Amino acid sequence: MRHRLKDVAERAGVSVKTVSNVVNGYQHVRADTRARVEEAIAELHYRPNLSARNLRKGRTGVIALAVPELDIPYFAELARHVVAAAAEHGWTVLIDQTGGGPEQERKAASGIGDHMIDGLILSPLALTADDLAALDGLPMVLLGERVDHGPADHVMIDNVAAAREITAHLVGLGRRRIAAIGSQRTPEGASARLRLEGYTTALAEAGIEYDDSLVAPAPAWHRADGAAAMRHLLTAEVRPDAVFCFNDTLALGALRALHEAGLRVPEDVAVAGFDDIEDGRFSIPTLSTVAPDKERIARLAVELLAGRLTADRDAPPRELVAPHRLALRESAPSPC
Amino acid sequence: MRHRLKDVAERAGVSVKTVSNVVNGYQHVRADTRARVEEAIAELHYRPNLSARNLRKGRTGVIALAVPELDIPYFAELARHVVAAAAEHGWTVLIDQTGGGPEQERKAASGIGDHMIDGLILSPLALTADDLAALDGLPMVLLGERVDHGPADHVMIDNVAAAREITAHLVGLGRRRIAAIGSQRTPEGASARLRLEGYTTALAEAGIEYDDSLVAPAPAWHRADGAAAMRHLLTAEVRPDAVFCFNDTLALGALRALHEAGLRVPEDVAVAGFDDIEDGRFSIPTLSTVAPDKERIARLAVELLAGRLTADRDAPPRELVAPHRLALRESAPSPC
DNA sequence: ATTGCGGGTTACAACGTTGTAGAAACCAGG
DNA sequence: CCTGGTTTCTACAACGTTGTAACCCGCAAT
Repeated sequence: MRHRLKDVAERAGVSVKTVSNVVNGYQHVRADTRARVEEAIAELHYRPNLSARNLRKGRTGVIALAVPELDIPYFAELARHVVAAAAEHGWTVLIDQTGGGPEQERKAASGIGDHMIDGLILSPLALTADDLAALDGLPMVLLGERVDHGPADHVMIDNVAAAREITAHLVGLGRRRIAAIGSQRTPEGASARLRLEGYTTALAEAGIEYDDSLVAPAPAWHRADGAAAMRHLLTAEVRPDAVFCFNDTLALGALRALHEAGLRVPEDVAVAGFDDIEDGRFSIPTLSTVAPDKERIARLAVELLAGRLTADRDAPPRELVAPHRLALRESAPSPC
Repeated sequence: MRHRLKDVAERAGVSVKTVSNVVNGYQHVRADTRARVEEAIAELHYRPNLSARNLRKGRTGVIALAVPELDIPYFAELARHVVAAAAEHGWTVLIDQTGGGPEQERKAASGIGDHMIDGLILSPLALTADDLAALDGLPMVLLGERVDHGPADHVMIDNVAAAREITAHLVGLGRRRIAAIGSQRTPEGASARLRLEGYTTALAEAGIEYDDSLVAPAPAWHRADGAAAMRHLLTAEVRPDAVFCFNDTLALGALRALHEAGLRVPEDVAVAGFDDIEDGRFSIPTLSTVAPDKERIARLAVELLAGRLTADRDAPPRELVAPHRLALRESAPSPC
């Protein structure tokens, strides 16, 4: 049913290698030979066996993107950009969902694709620099904040600066009791720590005293967690007049909780998020947020990986910082 | 740097095949031999080369899931379930984003994974039954409505019934000028046609006359399209008092447009969607919608594929219908 | 002592492809 | 017609793995 080079070769009356040459676009094949071979290929619906080709070449043309959860919109949007950027290099992307667990992440980084993938773009939550160092071999690019100065290339954004800017924006709106949602004490919460740092820095710069009761933890960063945290914050004696959520889904949950509490956004409470996901442009109200340049992040990651794969396999790891900007919408509008 | 069976064999002082046997859990290996081999494996960090194994076995352990767009939440959620269901069978899922274009879909179905994947779960938008019939070879399961009675296994939900039920629910709320958003005349719009049919059926059953001006097309089913369509509907002389959007993202866009127009949901206009995406549980107001059993859809698809791969490769194609239910929330609440 | 048996192990070939090296065919210039 | 160089093609080996068939060995049954 499925044919091999050999079958095509027999049909065209040439050697196996000549067919291979035609398939691979080798220059020095006589026009009529090429035609005969191509005809045979068409007639037999021949398609190369990639496993064999990969075995021979030591390359697969597939890279993996491993993210914690695909139905977190940020990762889905990022995945789209990575797929697009990889396509420009002729790569297929195998998208892998790790669930954020250490075993799954380790598996993604070593087991699954071993010799099935040429490289990996990993957004680690659980794995540490040491874990990763143990996974020699596979060219890898890391995304996000979990691993600092690790053993691999790394693309990130300046979380501290971004959090500081958006918090400062809330300050600029005249808010003083600015809450934060999303803090995490676990080792997985590296992004949370950096964003908290930006938040506290901005408060300090504005001369606002840090109030621990205004900082609500969130075990995960889903809508439900944001809503729960917001409800908790609203039980306090003095209500916050703004809240900076460490990502957009948290913020959407917070919007929901504020709505249920009968509070107006931004009049009573201004809300800001982080990630600039599509939802935030259509929520009610629309969401002010930090907009990381996802397209750039994806492109940088793919290009770092390309570099690893072609040129300097053992070059020292590079760290690149992608730009971000503030996207100011209704939930915490521009002052003007 | 990367080791092969041969290296392990030399280190352990046994034959290559014995190492292979250990790796594959073959029974009849003496305990001490096994121990020596395992030690050597650990020391060398040996990992099997999957390309070679696949070449030898003719199987890859990878199936592909090809969907139009990953950042449509419905597909992202579906992907999560497919990954989970496939994991139970020991498969890795290669997620592929087709963009809904015929070339990309064809490539997904034939080129990309050829001999790299054992099977494909495809959610086609552009390809027709004829296109697919031409793609012999790869075991395939189709999702959705694009291809009816095609050449491959098929998992779908009863779109007509579901659309009829949710429309009937709007009727039950006393609405009479019920609009629809999302109609499409292109061949890609198979889901749209079925949902429109359910809509018109429900109207007919309620004795409400069909009004073409209440049916708004939407080129794609994104939030922006829903908002635009809703704005257009609101320019009519008589306002609709309910709107059935053919998916949830359209509905979220419609909510946004209604909000901007100063209309209350559901008091002035009730809104219903389709898909039951996570967003709709936290939107303001929360979204009434048709909830297809995504988990079941994914499980059925994976099991159909498993059947193709193991047993009856040439059995006649099967069509399975996954259940759905109505999820009634604030935007078109239960009458009680 | 020989045979039979089966557990433990091995050599070899094969999966389908491509790189290497070289053979065969061709061409131009003498 | 030969020479030298290029184009065109081919045979062979190799990539790393596993299935097949066979071998060796110790032990129980003859």
